[in-house]
Amino acid sequence: MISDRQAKEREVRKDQILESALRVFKINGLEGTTMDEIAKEADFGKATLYYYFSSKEEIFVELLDRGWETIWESIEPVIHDSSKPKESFINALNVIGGLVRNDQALFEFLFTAPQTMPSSLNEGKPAWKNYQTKMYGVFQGLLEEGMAKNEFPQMRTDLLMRAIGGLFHGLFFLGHEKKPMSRETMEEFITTFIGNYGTT
Amino acid sequence: MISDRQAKEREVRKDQILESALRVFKINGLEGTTMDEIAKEADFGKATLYYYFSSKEEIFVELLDRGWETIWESIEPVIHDSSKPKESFINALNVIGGLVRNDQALFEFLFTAPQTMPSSLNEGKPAWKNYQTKMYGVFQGLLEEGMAKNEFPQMRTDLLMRAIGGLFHGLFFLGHEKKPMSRETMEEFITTFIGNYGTT
DNA sequence: TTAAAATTCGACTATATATTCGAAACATAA
DNA sequence: TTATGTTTCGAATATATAGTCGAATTTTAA
Repeated sequence: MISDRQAKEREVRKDQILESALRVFKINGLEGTTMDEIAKEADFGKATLYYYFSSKEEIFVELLDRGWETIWESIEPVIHDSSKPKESFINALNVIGGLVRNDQALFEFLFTAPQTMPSSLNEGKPAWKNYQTKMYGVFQGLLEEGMAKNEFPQMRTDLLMRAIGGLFHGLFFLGHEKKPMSRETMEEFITTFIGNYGTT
Repeated sequence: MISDRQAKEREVRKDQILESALRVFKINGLEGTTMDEIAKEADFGKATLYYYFSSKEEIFVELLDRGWETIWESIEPVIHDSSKPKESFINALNVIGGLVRNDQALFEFLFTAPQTMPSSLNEGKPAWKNYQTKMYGVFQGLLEEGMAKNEFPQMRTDLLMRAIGGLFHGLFFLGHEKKPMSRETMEEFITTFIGNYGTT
């Protein structure tokens, strides 16, 4: 049997391994990362990693699962006032901005890893993919409502989504500057680019 | 000795190998791609690849070098009329849009590979990096001039660069839709987002 | 026609690395 | 204390794959 405290300690160790793995994945990618590196970074023996995770891929996917769950649970509460879609939209973006500011490395990983990942990891519909899909659905829904109320420029929502997604990504992750952007700067940007409709 | 025709044929074979390699890299990334796969895709024996290229990395870097040289040579002619920076800026973006439309797979690779590449490949200042740097320099210069003339929103140019870079990237590469965007759609977008200043 | 040069490739080598094994160390609870 | 369960890890295994070798084939040019 296994006590409550033991279970908690085990979780802590998993967290340590996941954090270390993130650092290494970020530098070397999934294929470029070795279990030896993760083990060294986490200060565990390599075999110990296999005591907690069944494979390198499992570590990778668990990072994504936990991260996207966090994202979803953070935005879910702020998206329900759809009488003001533009406000909800910007609020949700800001919530994500806050998360990013809080742990830039993790969220850069969450937003970029799905692009660079071998497609074999998508088999079996992983949990993170559901959260990601739900999130995009919500944003797109808000755009559609907002557009109907003339709060956004009139355009195909899917394209507008891509534009805003790219904008967001560019603001936070592109370029060499590693300092995260302040909430003020980000609001100014979002407003400048997509928010100055229906108010002028 | 080696005749002109022979040299040309050799170039053709290199091209075939590079094209095949691109297809495989796009699916599996640099580390996830094996020389056997490239060889099979190109319909050559593996040893033949080593007759034309000295390593897997050399193939990868040559794709980047050739691609970025193409990009640079395409925009270089349209950026010199800086009496109208906004026009030059949009022209240059449109030129790149045209390239992307022409070979989406290649240019998605060119714009994303540098992010996912192990940094060891940047040692020795590769040619493609120079072109990339020059290109960003030009865009940033045009933004500064355009901003001075009130043709763009007043913002820190480096941030505006990132926003536009992300926007562009999002428009062309994000999302599941693989059909490239038409010139008209793209112009409409660019104008809507960054071009409607100083004209209203 | 033929010798030299260019090209091709299957089989081999060397190496890196994911994963397993079995034993040791440690913790728990009776 | 001791027996049982949990955690740890170095060493061994199994496998994948980058890169080499030498011989075979094809092309060139005299």
